[in-house]
Amino acid sequence: MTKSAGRPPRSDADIQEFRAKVAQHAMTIYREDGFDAVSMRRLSKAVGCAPTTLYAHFAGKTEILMLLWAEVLSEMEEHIRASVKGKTEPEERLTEASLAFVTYWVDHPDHFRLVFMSNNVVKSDVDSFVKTGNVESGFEVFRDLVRDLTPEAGDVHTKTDTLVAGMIGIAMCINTIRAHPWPEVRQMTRQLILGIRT
Amino acid sequence: MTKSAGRPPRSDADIQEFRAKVAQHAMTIYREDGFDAVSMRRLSKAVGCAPTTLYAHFAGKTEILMLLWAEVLSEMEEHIRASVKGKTEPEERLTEASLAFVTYWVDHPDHFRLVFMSNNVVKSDVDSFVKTGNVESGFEVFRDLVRDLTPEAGDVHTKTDTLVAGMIGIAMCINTIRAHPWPEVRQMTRQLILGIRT
DNA sequence: TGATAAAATGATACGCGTTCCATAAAATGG
DNA sequence: CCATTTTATGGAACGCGTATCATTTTATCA
Repeated sequence: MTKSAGRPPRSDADIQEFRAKVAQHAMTIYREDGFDAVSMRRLSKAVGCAPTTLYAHFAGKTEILMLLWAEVLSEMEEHIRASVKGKTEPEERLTEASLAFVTYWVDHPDHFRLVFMSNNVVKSDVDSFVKTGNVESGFEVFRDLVRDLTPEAGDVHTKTDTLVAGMIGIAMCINTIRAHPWPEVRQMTRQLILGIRT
Repeated sequence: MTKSAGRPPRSDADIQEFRAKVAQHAMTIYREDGFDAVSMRRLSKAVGCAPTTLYAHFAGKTEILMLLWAEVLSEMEEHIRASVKGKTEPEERLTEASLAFVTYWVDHPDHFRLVFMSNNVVKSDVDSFVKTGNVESGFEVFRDLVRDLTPEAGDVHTKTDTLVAGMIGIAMCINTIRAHPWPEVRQMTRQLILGIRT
């Protein structure tokens, strides 16, 4: 990496500062006017640059939206942790946490859309975000709960991932297929957990 | 409804003919060039009208995409029926059908995207489609299988809907969160079914 | 102190979904 | 047959995500 002529890349501090500024404005727009309002043009106007400039700093819109995911996910994680506070029995803890998880996404359809529906399945920009550990830390909560509930049974991985995928499915179905007479969230979540305990 | 002056509405035959023509062209484009290629402009060009004319016949793009859902869903339904052909034991039938369901969506990400990810959560244009019975008939397959498996246990509704939502969740997670080390489809599906049997 | 090379920026353009509105077409009433 | 009334059509435009590419900025080297 020998130095050469030409303008040097921005410092890490500058990069982080710009990204933070974009994240802040994106979050403001999202909170104030919702998901649809977060457009590259409007965002660039708020930041004070041309729309195309954003593409020099981010791979695309999804990478910017991922900045918002982090906030939403941490908010959800706190919601879950609060729901199990004071509960000591493993089964009750898992049930409460699961209900909190599903309820959170059902009560916040915009957040659900932001996190789960704003990418193109094939392109799957989610990957880089998953690799940052944000998602895995969310999984860990349930992994621990599952382990506590069934300490002797094997394959905690399968149980945990099936539970999480199932909960996401419940939230998604209730959010998107509104005309179907879905059972109560509690009932479905409890039914889902039944399979984890065995 | 007394007759009055003015151009009369198109006959039902004309309406149906036009919709069929649109559906046919949309399906051709989708099959040949994929989901992204199905745009109002390109579709209108294929049909031979202006893009705006489509809006006189359909509420929006989603209503046109629903014409494709029907085909995909019936294809999937046949896939499921084939998977249980010859199987007589209730548990094996439910397992095979469930595996076929999840596998279908995992093997056809474009179809999954078309059916489950092409609408805006909030607007939820899915409703009218659900009400036509296309979805409900898909549920009935699993409802019957669940009833056969647990004839004495109650709440077939909760069991069935939890199973279907869970399967959709599994397919969605595998399709969209590729970086996560998901267990095998079979393992997750079997784990999910465990909760239905009890 | 230029000349040079690399990085940052933004004007332009493409196709997208969708809405608005002016126009054309087609039936009935006089 | 013409005027009227209703339906059907499509041109123009808005904001969208994004790619291309010329331009401007900024640091280094001779």
